[in-house]
Amino acid sequence: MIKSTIRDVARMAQVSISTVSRVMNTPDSVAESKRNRVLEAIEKLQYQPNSFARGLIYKKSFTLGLLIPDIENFYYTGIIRGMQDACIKFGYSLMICNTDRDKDRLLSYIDTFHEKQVDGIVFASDVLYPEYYEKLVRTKIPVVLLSTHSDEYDIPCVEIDDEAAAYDAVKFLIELGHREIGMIGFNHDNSISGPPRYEGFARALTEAGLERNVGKIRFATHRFEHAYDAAHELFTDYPELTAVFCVADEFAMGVISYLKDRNVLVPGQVSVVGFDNLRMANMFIPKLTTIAQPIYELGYRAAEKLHELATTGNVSVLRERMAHKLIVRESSREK
Amino acid sequence: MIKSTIRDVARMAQVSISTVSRVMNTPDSVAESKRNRVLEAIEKLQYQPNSFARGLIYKKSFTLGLLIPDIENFYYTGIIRGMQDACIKFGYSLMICNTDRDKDRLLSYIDTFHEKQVDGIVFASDVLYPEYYEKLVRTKIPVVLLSTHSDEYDIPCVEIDDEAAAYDAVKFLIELGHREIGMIGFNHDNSISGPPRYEGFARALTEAGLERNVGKIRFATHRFEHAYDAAHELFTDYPELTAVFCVADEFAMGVISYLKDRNVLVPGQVSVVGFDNLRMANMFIPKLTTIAQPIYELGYRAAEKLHELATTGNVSVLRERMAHKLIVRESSREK
DNA sequence: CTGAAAGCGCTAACAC
DNA sequence: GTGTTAGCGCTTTCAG
Repeated sequence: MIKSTIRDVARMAQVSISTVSRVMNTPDSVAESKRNRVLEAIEKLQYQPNSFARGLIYKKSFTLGLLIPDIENFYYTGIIRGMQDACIKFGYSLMICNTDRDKDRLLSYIDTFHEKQVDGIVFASDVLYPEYYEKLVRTKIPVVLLSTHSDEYDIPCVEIDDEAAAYDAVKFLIELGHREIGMIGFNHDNSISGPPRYEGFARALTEAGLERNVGKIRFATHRFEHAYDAAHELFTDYPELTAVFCVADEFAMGVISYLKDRNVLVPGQVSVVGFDNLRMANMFIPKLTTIAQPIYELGYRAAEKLHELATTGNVSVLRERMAHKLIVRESSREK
Repeated sequence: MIKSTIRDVARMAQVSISTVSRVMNTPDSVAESKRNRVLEAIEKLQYQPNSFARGLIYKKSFTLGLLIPDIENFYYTGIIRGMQDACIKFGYSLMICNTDRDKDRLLSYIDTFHEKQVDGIVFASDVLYPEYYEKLVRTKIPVVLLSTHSDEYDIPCVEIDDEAAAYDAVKFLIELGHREIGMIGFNHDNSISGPPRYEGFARALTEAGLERNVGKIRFATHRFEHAYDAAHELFTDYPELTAVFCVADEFAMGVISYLKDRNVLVPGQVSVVGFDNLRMANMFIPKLTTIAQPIYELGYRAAEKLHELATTGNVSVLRERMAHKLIVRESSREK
């Protein structure tokens, strides 16, 4: 009933434990006859080397940790798929920790990572507060930031160009002929992409001589319902709006849902552009026009970068940017 | 730069390593003055006991494994949240493995679990094929099935009553006055909930003298797009339908999307009932009438059960059923 | 090519 | 109360 050990295998194959170890690690250094006997014993005993013992020696756990703020968000779910594939490529396991945007939980997951000695951590949890940074540094575990970055610390990161992406979205709306454009954004104080996306919005507007719109913005906090409420505020204050740029697909859905409840047609009367291109963007009615992030690739790349960092001690490019792309579907129309 | 060990702490605190070990495990058995010195050293060195060494001794990893088929599905995402909370309660870490419905990947994740010696596995990956079962058994790791069960093997499971849930959904449609009712289901051969949900559908129909409908069914495989296509087939063959029961919210969205493209009003002309009550059900337009599964609780309960199994060696109830509930929203209407 | 033995960091008897 | 020591299962010199 007990897990078999290298000793059991050695005994059954009539060899020493070193020989067994060798067939597991450098099979060519063992005479064929013995090797076969060992292999047979391994098969018969369903032997699996004990990863604790190995970890003790190698000082590596062959697992990576991932910190995300909200697993019930297709954005992070796509990240996970990318990371998991990269992990398989490199032979890592992945330990996914969902903080639910709870600070204490995040901190305690870092402890877990430290204790379990993960070989690296991908931090995809928005702003890297000093408190998080300090704790992360003290563990001495390599860290890569995903869809976030730090101005103060030199931590490798992979992300998109939020300012440019937002600019593209708003410019598209302008080219469609819209003149009264609003925005549903992320709060500037506890999100990393909030400010740059706002700046992209403002720049596109300004370049087109539409500065009067730059204040037509309301903020929401991640969820559909908040965006619904924010849309209500936005349209109450600015009923003239014919288009709104949303910094998340979920916000776009909230806005469209609000408009629908007010019998305003999308895209008939109001155009809505989202951000992320989640799987849902294509399922919603109407299908969302949106800025596509290379979500899967972002996750994949973060793991690659972390592997590079954990293996070589540093990375070739510190801050990496991946390309975004506007996807035109049904929620936008010419004015 | 190297992680500090129990020896470093002992040296700094001028005590033996056993004393350090004691303050970590049975603090009361150490004199206060020494204890304080040790605590201080621990803090100063940022000491974290090495979990490999501990695992070697305890033969426990304090982590649970979870096998899911599709992380880009809010169903599993909700399961994860429940499990993660339960894991925190019991002091486990959670290792989430997404198989993407790939057999080889699933098998190789079982190897990983074996090697990492997780203390238990929750298998939420639909049908438990003999091949999976064999492999799982050989690892000797405790297993709990989630939203699936096995007729052949006595493995603990937690799930809902699929037949009854489907029955409730269809009965609701009938009570609304619908007489021509179709269904979008899961294939019967590679899904565990496919058959019982179909049976619930058929029973409700039969009890109401509507046997003529029992064949009005098409199958889809998990995704929105498939359901869209299946809806096309269903309505082409049975244009008389005024209601359709879908065994997943995502299917309901696919159906509604199809209907929308054909200018058929939901719920105006056709009522649609979903299944699961995902977070999205409430965001879609129209909001979905659906059978709510206690998703979070299912995940939470599975972890509790697994803990019970791993700790005591068996479970008090082998097959556990949790309650479902019909939630009426906007996608259904009286005929 | 193969075996003996040291040691990774920690816990748990066992002495004192 | 506290220190010494024997392992947990494995890899890796080091001899032979």
